[in-house]
Amino acid sequence: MAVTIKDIAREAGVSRGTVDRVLHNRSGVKPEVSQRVRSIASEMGFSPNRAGKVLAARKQPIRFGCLLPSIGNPFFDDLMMGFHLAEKELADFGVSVDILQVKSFDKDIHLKAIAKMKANNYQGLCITSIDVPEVKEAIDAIIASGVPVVTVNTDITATGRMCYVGPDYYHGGRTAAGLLSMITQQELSLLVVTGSFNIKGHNERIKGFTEGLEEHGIPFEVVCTLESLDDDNHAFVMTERCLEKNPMINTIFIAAGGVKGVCNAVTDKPRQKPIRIMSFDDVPATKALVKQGVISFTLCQEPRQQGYVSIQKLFSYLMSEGKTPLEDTITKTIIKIPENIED
Amino acid sequence: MAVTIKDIAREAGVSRGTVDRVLHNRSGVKPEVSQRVRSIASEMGFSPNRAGKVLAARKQPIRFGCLLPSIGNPFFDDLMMGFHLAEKELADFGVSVDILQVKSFDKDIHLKAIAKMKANNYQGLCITSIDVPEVKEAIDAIIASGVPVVTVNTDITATGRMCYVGPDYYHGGRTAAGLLSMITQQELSLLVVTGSFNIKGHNERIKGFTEGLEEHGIPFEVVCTLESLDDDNHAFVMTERCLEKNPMINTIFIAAGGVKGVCNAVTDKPRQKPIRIMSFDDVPATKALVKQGVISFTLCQEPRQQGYVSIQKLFSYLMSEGKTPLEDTITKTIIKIPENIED
DNA sequence: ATGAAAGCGCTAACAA
DNA sequence: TTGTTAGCGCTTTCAT
Repeated sequence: MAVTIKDIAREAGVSRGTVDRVLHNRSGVKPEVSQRVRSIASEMGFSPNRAGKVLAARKQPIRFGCLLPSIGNPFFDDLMMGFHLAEKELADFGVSVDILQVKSFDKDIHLKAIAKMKANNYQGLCITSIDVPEVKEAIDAIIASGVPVVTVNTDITATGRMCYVGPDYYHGGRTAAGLLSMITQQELSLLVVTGSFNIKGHNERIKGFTEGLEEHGIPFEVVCTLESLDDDNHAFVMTERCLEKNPMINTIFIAAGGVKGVCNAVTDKPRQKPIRIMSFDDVPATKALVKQGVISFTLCQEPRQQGYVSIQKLFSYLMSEGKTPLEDTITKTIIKIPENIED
Repeated sequence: MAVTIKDIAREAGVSRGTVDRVLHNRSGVKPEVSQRVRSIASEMGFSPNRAGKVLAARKQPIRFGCLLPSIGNPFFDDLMMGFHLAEKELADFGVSVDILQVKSFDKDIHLKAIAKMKANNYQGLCITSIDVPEVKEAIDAIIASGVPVVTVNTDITATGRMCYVGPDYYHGGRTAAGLLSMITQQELSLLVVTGSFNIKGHNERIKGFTEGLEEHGIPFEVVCTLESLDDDNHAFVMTERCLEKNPMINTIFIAAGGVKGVCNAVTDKPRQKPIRIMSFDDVPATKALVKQGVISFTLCQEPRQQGYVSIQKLFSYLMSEGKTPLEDTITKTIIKIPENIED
């Protein structure tokens, strides 16, 4: 049987109330008593019981807030499913999860959203945002007020965030190169499509990819690199123009959104030789294209897991009063081909 | 705020004790009262609170038993990690997990083990065993006594098991074929290595593989099929002999254990042309061989997830008193190549 | 057949 | 500064 505050109280010769005060660093305990209780607690290996805590705290339910740049981006649907799954599992423990969705990566929009979340006094935050100084400051201000923050999907470095839950973008790019090197050894004339030159994750994928190709000794030339802005129409136009100008292109590496637009530009016209396409993630449009064989493979990052794990981490953190390992969770790079795209 | 037994009691004009009796089908309640309470409960959408349940039940902790044919088989290490992770997460709720390990797939050993588990009066069981009538009977007897059983990793069909948690073996085989078809179009002279002709999962992998090849129009011939008995030494000898007799073999499909033995037989002698090897799972030996490039790719099945999920399912089941969706969980087919083998 | 009460581990409000 | 008490949702025991 695990040790309880009652055990500690008995052992220390004080009341349970005093133990509770000590364990929560509340004022009003004589330093020597506090010291003794503390040492006894750690000596006995005390760890608070979640069920007890939850039950006692039922009048002040736990609320978590999540910020996602998900409007118009179906990628985040799976991630939100993860949020909701965790919320459902923790419902009995008084946990509820609010999701604040914004559109795009505009700095002011994000700052406003973060201010809004702060005003809501959540007990914990999951944030997918942009890695710029103003956002960092805003987040650190929240953390300073004692609210734990988890960065999801995209890290915001050098803040006091509790941990990061998401993929290793560079690793994703390298895996693409590794798989491609198994499929073909021919010289690659590459079109690289990124989402935005300003988004670190996209750049890292590209870097991982090209460095991986070099390591495998695959000869390649990046004929052209363009921004899709995660927009299919824009991607379509840019890709079409690029392919027309550069008929030698035989391979397309899509590091972000706009997948459907790129693929449409490829399939719209008959090609002498097929163009091999790689992509990331598996939004419905991408799934369909993989199944049709238009895309050779797509590399996924367990978005559902990302949502689920971040909420669970926040909860664990609160339950253990910060005495929790704050390790990052790096999600796997999942290779999907037609056969396992529906897994 | 969720509805509690207190609410129901008030609404029905009875005491909480009576509500509890009704909800647990215990005797000693007038049928009409029972009926009323029951309908009010479902009307109000009552769902018992886990924290409350757990706390009240603390004197009779929850014990789960797990049977695994894991002795001498490192594959199950990850699965056991999943068991332990779930146990750790549920420790506050009084859950403990016992693992009974046996060696091999011998029927009598399994029957004896199952009898042992039954004698231990666990509140729930996770079982990886063999799909034969005697085992089925033994399991159904346990289920009849009211203990929920989850089949893990290998299903035991046509029993009253609550659900199956594990891979789709056929699907794994097909995925291997799909990936292989991307890598090569040359005619395959195949050596197929299975673990045992008597294990359904292995046979299904092979079937999925060959049917997948046909669908992709890859010409192939199965030159030889042999049993490794999941033993490296045995696999080594058999493979060596087979390769000597059949020098045209250019591809090896390993559907089960003995991976290291097969690979050693391949690498021991210099070959005119390289032999392509595919395998399943990622035990340490396999991981190393993938990284060395001896194995082209290996297909994994989330063993850790299997262990974790099965325990969580049992717990959910007990907590909700059987009013839980009893859906199977089919784990993903995860493609691993050198780049992502350590994920 | 049913109600009342105690207690699981913890927190918070109130007393002292 | 510290102890006492009530109560979170549920189960169990005892009393009626």
